[in-house]
Amino acid sequence: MSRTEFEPIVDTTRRAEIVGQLRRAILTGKLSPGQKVNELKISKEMRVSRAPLREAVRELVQDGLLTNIPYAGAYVINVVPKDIEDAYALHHVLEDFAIELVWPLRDQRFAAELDRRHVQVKEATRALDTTRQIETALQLHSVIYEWSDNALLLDTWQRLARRLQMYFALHQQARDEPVPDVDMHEDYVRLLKGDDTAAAKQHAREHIDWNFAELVAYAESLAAKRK
Amino acid sequence: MSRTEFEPIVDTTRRAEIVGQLRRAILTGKLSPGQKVNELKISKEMRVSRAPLREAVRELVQDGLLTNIPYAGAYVINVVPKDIEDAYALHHVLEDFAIELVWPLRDQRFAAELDRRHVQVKEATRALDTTRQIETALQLHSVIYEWSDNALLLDTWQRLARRLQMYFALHQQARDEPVPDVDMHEDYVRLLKGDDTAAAKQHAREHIDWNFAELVAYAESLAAKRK
DNA sequence: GTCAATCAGATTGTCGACAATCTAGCAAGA
DNA sequence: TCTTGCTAGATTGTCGACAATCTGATTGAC
Repeated sequence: MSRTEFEPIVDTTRRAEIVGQLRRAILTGKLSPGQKVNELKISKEMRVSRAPLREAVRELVQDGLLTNIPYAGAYVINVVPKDIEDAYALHHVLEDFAIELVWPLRDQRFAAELDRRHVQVKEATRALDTTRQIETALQLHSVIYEWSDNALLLDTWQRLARRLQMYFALHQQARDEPVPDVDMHEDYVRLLKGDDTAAAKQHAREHIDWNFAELVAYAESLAAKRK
Repeated sequence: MSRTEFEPIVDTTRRAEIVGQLRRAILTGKLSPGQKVNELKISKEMRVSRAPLREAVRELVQDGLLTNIPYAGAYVINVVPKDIEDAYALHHVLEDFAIELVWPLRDQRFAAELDRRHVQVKEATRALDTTRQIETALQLHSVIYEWSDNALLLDTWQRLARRLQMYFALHQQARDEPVPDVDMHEDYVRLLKGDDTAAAKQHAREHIDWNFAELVAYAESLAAKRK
């Protein structure tokens, strides 16, 4: 029996590529909230016909990153403070649930994966690459969802994570000061590897709340500017 | 100032219509789990070109009702016991959260809406319309999510509800005995209108578990048959 | 007989063009 | 000046056809 395991072949359709590009554009702020997604313009820029682009837009609409008004177009979602509050409230609940599920399933590979992604966060932080820092931080948080052995929970988290990534990205983009290089995740990782469930949950809660207020304040300024 | 408020015009594109038809077909079992969705065949039956059909398929893929394999096609998702367990576990968590959020927001309109939808469930039950019974029961459960004032939670619930609707529909379709006409929701509605949060949560938990075991048993038989 | 190469059929992915719809601007009338 | 109706332009929705890819059967060599 062969011991090597092969990765599935990547979906190599234009649509998938387009989805990736559009998502990245939204999450990095290249497409701002409220902005219209002009099919003809973008399809020309991407050297692609409108069919796969439109299918990609459908996916992102279902993803919640775009909204669609028939015969009017697709728009990048707007961000209001309430959205961020809602996302954080749900995040608390899901994180609690994930920790509960993952607790008896932890093994050495779980701990190794935590460390691996933690390193990536620290690398991005040291490199002052804020976009990547946000991305890797969310990937670190994803570990408990991936290991919780609940496909639906993982799916729900990934949807939420994309929203959070957008909020963070907008926030970082707005403030010009460099990202703080203190390591926020040392305790998070340590407690997840430890034996105290309650402490892990409690710390996760606080960790999530860390820059919540700042984020809401940003959204408020955005809303004020729009008006 | 005018006092009348008008409803937004319904989106009337073929795509939206197709999404509705396909979703209904899946949720009522007209398209069985694992079955392939042949674009050409269906588009001919619907007298529609493949473009809007494909866009509709993209939406349902994102919805989790279909899976897509590039250059191979879209398939109705398979149901295995683990899926149902996962869905119920998440349902518990969300229901708890929704009750918590909705508790201080309840008013007379909330109670009225609960009653209204409860009546619809009872009507469907009396009419022995199992499909509609499933639909109305889930709509009754939706009330707390709609009133919890958290758009993301509502969205998450609606995705979960569609999965549950599919599971229920498959189950009902498989067993030939008529649906029980006892009213399972009397206590549910009463407790949601009452003053005891803990009791409401506890009952919701039990209510959700009501036919969980039966559903899992069905999924197991399905899995066995497939093998 | 077994296995690999090849080929035909079917199905999905993509394209360019046309139809339906919306929006902004202008003109006519009260 | 405000409202209404019209028009032109732009944009989205839909269509039919072609290209790329997969699947299964057939063929041929060994």
